[in-house]
Amino acid sequence: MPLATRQPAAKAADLLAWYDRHRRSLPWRVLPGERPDPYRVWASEIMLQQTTITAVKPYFERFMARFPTVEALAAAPSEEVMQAWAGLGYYSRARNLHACAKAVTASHGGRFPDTEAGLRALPGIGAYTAGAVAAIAFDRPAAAVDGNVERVMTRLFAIEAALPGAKPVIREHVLALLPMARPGDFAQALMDLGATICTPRNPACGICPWREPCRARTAGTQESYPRKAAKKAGVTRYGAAFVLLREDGALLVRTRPNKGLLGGMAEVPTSDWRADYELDGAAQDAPFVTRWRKLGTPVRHVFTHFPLELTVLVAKAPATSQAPLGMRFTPRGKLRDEPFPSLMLKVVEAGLAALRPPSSAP
DNA sequence: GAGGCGTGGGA
DNA sequence: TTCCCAAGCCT
Repeated sequence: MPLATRQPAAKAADLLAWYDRHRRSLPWRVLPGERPDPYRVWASEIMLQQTTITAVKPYFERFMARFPTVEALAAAPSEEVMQAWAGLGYYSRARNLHACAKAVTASHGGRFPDTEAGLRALPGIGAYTAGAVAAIAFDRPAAAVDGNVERVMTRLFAIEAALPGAKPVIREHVLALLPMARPGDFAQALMDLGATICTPRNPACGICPWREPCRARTAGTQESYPRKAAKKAGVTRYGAAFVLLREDGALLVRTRPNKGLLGGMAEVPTSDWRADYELDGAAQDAPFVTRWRKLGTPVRHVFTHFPLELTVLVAKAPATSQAPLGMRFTPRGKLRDEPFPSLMLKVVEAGLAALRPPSSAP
């Protein structure tokens, strides 16, 4: 074999040596030699699904202070759990998290299963999270293949197959590299490498512990991995949102159905959200017959699969008003307790600002 | 297997 | 502005 084409094999030891020097300090990560709390590991992994570390940190701290144990979480009312999650997104995670805590408490004596298969059977725990918790919390030799690991592996081995089809191949590569010792550190090291060195754009190949064995780096094509099909943009939907403020300061709100978009979260009443929504007839969709004032600037929000434009309509109601069926007037002082998603925070803020008496210039 | 499912930040 | 995303799961 010609020397020029030979490439050294990637070794777990090189990655672990790098990890020992550059591991990140994170709120859910323990010091070397310490035994992690599976509850904290699990909760952090759920929060980190498709969510940045920056966004998760404050939520994690608050969540752990509010629900210090899996039993405490299991015993909490679901509204409280949803409120603690409000703003983090992907709310089915919170519903499944709560269901998982109840299952662990009721059926496993408050102990998380210490195997991938056992974990995988719990709600909200898929292939990645089962591997991550098994490896990190219990030091099991499990593969935790997330987006970081997919990127590292497709570059390291120049895997041409596109995601998600390439997942099984990637997983095999990870398993082949898994060290006998420190599988938990290996899992975290792989993710740290992907997050800090093997980044999507401008990867720092020059200081990568695997720069020698990396096939993409050798070819200079690292940024073209992983291969994946471009996703199509969604069609903008439109609708009307109704901010009704009672004279005593209470706001008319309701809770969305438990399934689907923003399931189980709070909202002000709105029309349907449709691509062909006709704003002229918005009053027909109002929860209350009154004189609605239409705000000029709509609230814009972008979901994963479609952009949304909600036109806000505002009105005041007499202090004696009763809420329509399925709705409630929440007092001003209790608004913070409502599990409003970010979209609704924008709507409520815009509506209340318009209803406030005009103030003199700042 | 492809689509539903949030949000805020960086290039 | 616009795009892409960031430690995925469920159906």
